[in-house]
Amino acid sequence: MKQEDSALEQLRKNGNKITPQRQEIVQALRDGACPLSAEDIHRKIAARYPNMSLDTVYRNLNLFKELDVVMECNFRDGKSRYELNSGEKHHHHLICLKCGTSETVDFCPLKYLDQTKIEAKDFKIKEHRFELFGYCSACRS
Amino acid sequence: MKQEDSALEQLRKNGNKITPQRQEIVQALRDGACPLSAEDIHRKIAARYPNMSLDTVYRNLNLFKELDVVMECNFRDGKSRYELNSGEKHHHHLICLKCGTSETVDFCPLKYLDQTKIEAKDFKIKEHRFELFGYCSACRS
DNA sequence: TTCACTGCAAATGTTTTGCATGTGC
DNA sequence: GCACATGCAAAACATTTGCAGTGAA
Repeated sequence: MKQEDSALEQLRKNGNKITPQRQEIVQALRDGACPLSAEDIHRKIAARYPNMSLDTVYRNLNLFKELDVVMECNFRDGKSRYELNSGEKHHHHLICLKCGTSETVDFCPLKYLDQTKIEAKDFKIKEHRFELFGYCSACRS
Repeated sequence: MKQEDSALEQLRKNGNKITPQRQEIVQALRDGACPLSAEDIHRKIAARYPNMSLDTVYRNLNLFKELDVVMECNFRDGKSRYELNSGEKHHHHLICLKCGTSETVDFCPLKYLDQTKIEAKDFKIKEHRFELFGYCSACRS
């Protein structure tokens, strides 16, 4: 509820319109337990709104990305996945190389990284990515 | 020298052939200071061997990946980059969001991750990825 | 009413594949 | 010689873009 509101609020604040399509995308992301690909989102929505186009999903995910409403995650299958940026608490992912499911991990490497080393290189960190790949219990048995 | 040999040795061990194209790819990766895209590699080689095909680069990078001869790095521009897996010492990357150049970082988050938490999830880690995105000094001035 | 948004179709860019030919061992 | 590799061309992907029509504010 909170997430959804703030996502759409963010749109309004930037002069963007709240369209049914956008609401559906946010809804789909909210319902999805794990990061979803553009195709995933489109499939979910198309079940109810068959004329929703995939282009619109892509266009809006890009917009959402710029507005920091969603976060882009990179799994290993060539397609990007997205998840709602719900507030400040972020996490990382455990991704099964066989079935592709993901779990979240609270651990964030930035906390343990010696930032002075990076500063010495005169580099300004804006984003980071940390992902763990392996096999889940289901796929190992 | 060592890297190159072990890369080709790895091929031989698996019953694959040592072709000039493969040698060129390994050479290009060795010369490149940072991870290279398939296109990068192809461009480098094509200067000397114009009939080297891009397909072959892709096919071999995939083979090398399976044999653990190269490592695939994912920057943010939609194309994969590759670098030689030179022995045990691995590192991670600082990637400039503007000019795309990368530097290496020795820090590895796995060392600081509480592995028991992952084991509790009954998940077997095989690979990991850690990348830092931001702006280098040149692009900030 | 207006300008941002949408759907459609076509383009783009990366990576993969089928097939006939070529080549390392 | 034979299996594996290659080059070529075409296909398969995910993603982006141009354009004319549509709809939220």
